[in-house]
This record gives sequence, structure tokens and C-alpha cells, in this order.
Amino acid sequence: MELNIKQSPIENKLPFESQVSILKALTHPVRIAILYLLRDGEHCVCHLSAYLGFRQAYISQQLSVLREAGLIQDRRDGWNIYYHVVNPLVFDVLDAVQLLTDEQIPSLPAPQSDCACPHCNPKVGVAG
Amino acid sequence: MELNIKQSPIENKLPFESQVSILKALTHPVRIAILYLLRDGEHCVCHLSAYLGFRQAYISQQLSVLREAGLIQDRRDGWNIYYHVVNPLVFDVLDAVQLLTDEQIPSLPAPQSDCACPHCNPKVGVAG
DNA sequence: GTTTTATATTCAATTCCATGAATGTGATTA
DNA sequence: TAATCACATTCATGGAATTGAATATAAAAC
Repeated sequence: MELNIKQSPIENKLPFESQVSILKALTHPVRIAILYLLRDGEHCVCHLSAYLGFRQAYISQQLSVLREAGLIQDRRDGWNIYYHVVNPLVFDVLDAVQLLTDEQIPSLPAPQSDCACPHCNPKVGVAG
Repeated sequence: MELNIKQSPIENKLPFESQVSILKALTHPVRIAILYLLRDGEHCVCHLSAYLGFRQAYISQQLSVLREAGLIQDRRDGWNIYYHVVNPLVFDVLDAVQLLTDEQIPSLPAPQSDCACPHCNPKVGVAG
């Protein structure tokens, strides 16, 4: 592929389109934070919402951006939908950006509100 | 730093702000192409303009975005202004994104128009 | 000083992104 | 079937990014 930007012969696509679309999905503090939370495995939406302190609908909006970029996938289990990172190479991108900026590595958050999902409350509240 | 997004105690800044600002600067095909060209060393604006096939003013606009993000710096030498990458770690970011997308690595471009800068035409045209 | 040369900036129009609010959907339980 | 639960989507508005066109600037040569 040539670095000639203006025309790309057949497909009429700019080069770096894939890279740009990935980067666009990453260019958002909440979405980065979601990926950090998913670094230790899958989490349900209510979990992400509780830990980040945002409304569920808002988290869903951000999840949809990451999902449409192909960075995460969902899996239903009963009432909950669990999200996980498709390709852990995305963390190499985040790590590289973090190294470049030298911004501190965030630690795992304390939840901003209660999370009632089975992952957070295993086998609690079953039959009183 | 906590992953709590909504408030950041003193400075009233979101976490990941630095990362996001870097990623925003990278989220553009022409700017990525410029960085690829700068990977083999500094280049003047007319060189970048000729090789990428864009007007000089447009290239300057994109350069200013990269410059304000702290990714590149300029150096004047006579009539020309040469740009270079400040921190080569930025290429680790680009490489990581490239690995993630599996988009082909672009080769060095052939120029889209003539470039008359001293780097491209060393000691040519001096005194006839 | 003026002119030239390389580069930078401003302006304006359009398009794209962010996000609160409201509502919709699909699986589950009864 | 209806009700509930977790989650998704749509809509509307404000703000930011994009980019062509025109103009400005700063250094160099005269």
C-alpha cells in the first residue's frame, strides 16, 4: 500500500481507515476506563455502571461504540449480559499510549454504587 | 488514581485526559501518514506536502494539530522548517494499532509532486 | 526598506461526536 | 399471557473536528 492518501485505487478508501476507526473508539475517557475494567475478565453492564458511576444507558452507549469498533463482544447469561475484550492486543495500544503520556496507571476502582450482579454477589439473597 | 470518572478531586480533570488528547491527535489518516513519513527522520513541510499530495496549507493545519499535541517539533533551517517526532514511543502506539487491525504496513510513498527542498535536491541549481 | 519563499493562521460551512432524556427490546419469571 | 429485570436504542441539542479558501507571518535575498 502506498502512502498516497487522496485516492486508493479500487475501493475508494483512505489508507489507515482501520487504524483510525480503532483509535476513534479509544478516544474517550469512559471507553478507556471500561477497557481497563475488562482487563481482568468479562463484566456485566450493571457492574461497569456501578464501578464507573454512570447511568446504565450511558454505559450502554459507550459499550455500543466499542462493540461496533469490534473491540468487545457480549455474552448473555440469564438476565445479565457480559462483555469481554475480543483481542487483548488492544491493551498494547493502551499501554503504549500510557507510556507515551506518562500518565499514572489507574488502579482498580472502588464501586461508585452497589452492584447486584451475580459476579459481585455470588449466591446471596437466594431464599432469604 | 482511581478509575472514578466523574470527579477528580482537586484539578477537576477526567482521568485519561492525556491519553485521550494523544489519541485524538492520532485519529486522522493524514496525520498518521505524516508520522509514518517522519519515522525516517525530519522532513520539511514542502516535502510532506509533495509526498502526500496535499496543499501546503492543509499539511500545515495537520502539523499544527500534531504539534499542539506535543507529538512533533519544528526546527528552522534557512527557508525551510523541518519537523521531527518528539518521542519515538508514538510509533509504538501506531505499531500496536497496526497489529490490532492487521492492516498492511504502508511502504514509503512515491512523491505526488515535485519537492524542491534541499533534502530532496541537495546542491542542485546553485549558480546555474 | 521591498520582494520572494516557505510556512502558518484565520474564517466559515459542514459534518461528526457527546450526552441527557425518554423509550424500546428481549429474556425471564409467574 | 403479563410483569419484571437488565440492557439497548432513539432523539434532540450543543459542541468539536474537518477542510477549502483566503490571508498572514517570518526569514532571507535584494
